[in-house]
Amino acid sequence: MVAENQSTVFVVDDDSSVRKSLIGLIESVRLQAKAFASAQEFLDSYSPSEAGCLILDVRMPGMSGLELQERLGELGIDIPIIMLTGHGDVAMAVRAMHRGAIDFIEKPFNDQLLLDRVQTALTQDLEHRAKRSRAAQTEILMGKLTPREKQVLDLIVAGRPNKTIASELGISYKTVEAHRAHIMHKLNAENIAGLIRLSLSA
Amino acid sequence: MVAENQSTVFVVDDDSSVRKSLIGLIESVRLQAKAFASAQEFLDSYSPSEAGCLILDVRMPGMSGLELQERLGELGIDIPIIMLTGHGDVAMAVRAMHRGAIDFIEKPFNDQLLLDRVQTALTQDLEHRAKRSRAAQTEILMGKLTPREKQVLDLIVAGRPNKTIASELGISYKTVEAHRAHIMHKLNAENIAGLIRLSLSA
DNA sequence: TAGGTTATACGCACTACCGCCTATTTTTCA
DNA sequence: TGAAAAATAGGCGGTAGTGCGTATAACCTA
Repeated sequence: MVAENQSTVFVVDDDSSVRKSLIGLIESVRLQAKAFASAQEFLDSYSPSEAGCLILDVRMPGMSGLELQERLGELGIDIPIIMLTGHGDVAMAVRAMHRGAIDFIEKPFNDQLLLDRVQTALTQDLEHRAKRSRAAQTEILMGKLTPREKQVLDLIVAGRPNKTIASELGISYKTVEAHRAHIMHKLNAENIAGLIRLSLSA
Repeated sequence: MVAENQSTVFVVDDDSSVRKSLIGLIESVRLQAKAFASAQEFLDSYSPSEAGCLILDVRMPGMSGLELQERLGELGIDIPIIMLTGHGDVAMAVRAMHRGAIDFIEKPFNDQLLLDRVQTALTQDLEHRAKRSRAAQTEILMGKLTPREKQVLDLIVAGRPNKTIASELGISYKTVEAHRAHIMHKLNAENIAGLIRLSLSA
């Protein structure tokens, strides 16, 4: 596994000493880390294709950690977030968790605990990425179908025989067979079982 | 909708004045409420078939709210929990949320906010119940299959034709057809599409 | 030990699906 | 406006699945 395929732990904190100590901690377990001094700096540099997780200070000048979380949500960017906070605020923690933060940790934090959460976050990110990737693949395949073919596919998945599909759509049995054959080819399905699995996963 | 089919809001708090005010609040929006003075009392009386959600005080003499949450987890009881706490403790809130609490609210709480969360909890519970019920139905059907039939079913879902299944299992093509017919009847499937949908949902 | 269940197997007729070919009309888009 | 794509439809031959009837052997249980 080369560096490009590795997960990165993104650290966003305005306090340079915190950044340095976090980076040191993360690299001590041979993980790749990147630090940013502000939420905006992170937003400007981050590409959703980069796998990893985000360690985020709640209170920062400019855009706060919570605002960054919200912004990422709006942008449709789903990366596991571990919130770091100096002063405990239950309501804020609950809100962040509801919005999808996977953790909310108070400073000063226990190093090992943080590393454990980072591991959990990285694992979750990889799983989500794999899932999204599969969904995207399926969607690409489905996108190749014409409207008529999608219509026929729905009826096939519903278990209707070609004869019934033909009469329901007011077309010939032969045409349904033609559509069906096209669908099978376009979706790379070897048999009906594969076709249905694909449709149901979409 | 008669009372038996209604969701219930279960309140567990050792403070009788809190119990009374919560019950009053809940009943004011025509929801059904039941109060308990201790976690044990709730455990002794609650049956998982009762739909609803749980409002739980974190700090109580005897079993705490968090301990009750854990106990319910061990018992495999999945009911949405709203934690109530007097003193904010971020770590505790995060732990409770990780264990599946859907909310963690500090006293004194805003009435409307709590009612909103209760509504969310009740909705989630109904959804989960519907999902579990479907899963249970499927499992009952699957349980009717003999080991051999399950084996054949797996191969059918994998898309193998009967001929292949026969040679893979070292039995006759005709026997596979017989198993297949039995499977279709036992699972109430009208066609292969339905069969695969059922298998994949299990 | 009798009776039910399970697993096995065959025949026959019918229905459904699959692949490959050709062909016409309509639609879409560059 | 002309080429490409989509939708339509038919033929032919082969493969696969379905329904119904029949039958035997093994096993478990009452």
